[in-house]
Amino acid sequence: MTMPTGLAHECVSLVPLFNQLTHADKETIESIVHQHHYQPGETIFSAGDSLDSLMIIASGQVKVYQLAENGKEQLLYLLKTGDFEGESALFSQTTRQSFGEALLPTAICQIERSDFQMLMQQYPSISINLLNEFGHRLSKLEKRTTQATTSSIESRLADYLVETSAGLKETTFKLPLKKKDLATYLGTTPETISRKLKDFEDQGFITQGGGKKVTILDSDALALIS
Amino acid sequence: MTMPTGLAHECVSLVPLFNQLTHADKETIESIVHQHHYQPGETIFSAGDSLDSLMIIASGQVKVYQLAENGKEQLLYLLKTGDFEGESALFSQTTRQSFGEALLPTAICQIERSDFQMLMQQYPSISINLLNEFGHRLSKLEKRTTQATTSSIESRLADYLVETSAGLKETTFKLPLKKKDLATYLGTTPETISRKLKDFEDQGFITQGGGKKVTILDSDALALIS
DNA sequence: CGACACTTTGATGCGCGTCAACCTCAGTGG
DNA sequence: CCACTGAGGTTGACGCGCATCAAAGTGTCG
Repeated sequence: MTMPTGLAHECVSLVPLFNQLTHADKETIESIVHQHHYQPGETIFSAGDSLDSLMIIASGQVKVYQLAENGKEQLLYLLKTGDFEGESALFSQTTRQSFGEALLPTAICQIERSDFQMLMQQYPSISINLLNEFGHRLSKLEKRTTQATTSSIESRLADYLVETSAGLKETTFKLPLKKKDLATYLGTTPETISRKLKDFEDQGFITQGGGKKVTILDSDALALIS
Repeated sequence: MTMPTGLAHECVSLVPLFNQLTHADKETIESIVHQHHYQPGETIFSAGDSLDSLMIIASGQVKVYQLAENGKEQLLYLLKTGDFEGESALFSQTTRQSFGEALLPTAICQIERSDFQMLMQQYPSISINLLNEFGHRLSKLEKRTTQATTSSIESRLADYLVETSAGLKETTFKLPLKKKDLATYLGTTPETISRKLKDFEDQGFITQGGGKKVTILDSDALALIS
């Protein structure tokens, strides 16, 4: 399944994970990655799959979500180019607990568990980079959990708009998710998102254009919503 | 602040983090830890503090929580002997985002950021152990977030009871938290906890004894609550 | 034994999920 | 080029779960 394209090179050079390595080191890594391509809507992995490789997004976009017992979907992460996914742990778990689905045409590089563990032994900087990334994810998840259990939907949506805008450094932007997915991300329903956005518009905090476009007019007011 | 007790030894030998090290290695680590003691109710660290050391619980119990903007408390972790806390990242963050409070008389060993990073360079197994731990925390948090946004309080409480019972390998046990803290852990209020526990009792799933004691009668029924 | 924190119980209200109908729009085939 | 279709989005009506407020009960530690 390994292909003779430049994609392996992209994977390795793109990812912050391998930042500190020399060119030669990166080449040895390139030789052990495997590649796959996925179409929008295609499932990349499912809960229950055995977890035997680290996946790196070479291009495209992947949504990672869990299903609750009642069948409800919870969007956990949205992975973009350069992000990676190893179920938070190529270490502890052996079975996946979440689903991955391509939202765009997506190319993925995989490194086998054993190969990756060898790499970590050989290049300690990889572990440090991984710890960094895990630390960030943990902090963000802690904040999300706190928000999910203590704040209103209104507040969570406002916060999401402000953060997304800040992340893109644009006050006008297109929502990166379908409302349905945004709803599961925030732990609510599309209907409620619709209503709250309308409320925000009525209060003059935002304006909505066609095609999921949003303009933030008063981010301070949004940030103050409790 | 370093003290000549055997506590430093305990810290290092207790923690899974340092499992694979030789006795000699552990002794060098013991020489660089600092120690502190705290009384129940005492605050160990606060949000906004600078984050410059890894903390290991030598004995006692610590609750780690965040405050939402509306002032509500969210219990994130309950740390027991052998657990550690470095705000999920001695790496990325420089400022703490959570609070730590001793619930029992508690002894804590600290390792300075720079010392710890040196240790990780020297002993790669420490990084691997850390990655393991972070992986576990991430998985658990992902599950909690999913539950928080998709399931009812009833379901979350039922799940908590089952998991706690399974963790202790006892069907009769004392709740390790005050109802007030349990409430913030599950993202609800003490009143609701009271009522739901009564419901469970009425339905014959559990019985309640004095002093936070609970006996699980039908864990299957509890697990089925959606 | 008194004071204070925790817990329980009841009454009330509101946020948001649910269900259903309608609207919009992009893609498809005639 | 336009009607057809189906998915995503919007809007309204309604009800339930749980937070909130208040007050009485219980435990615990000095």
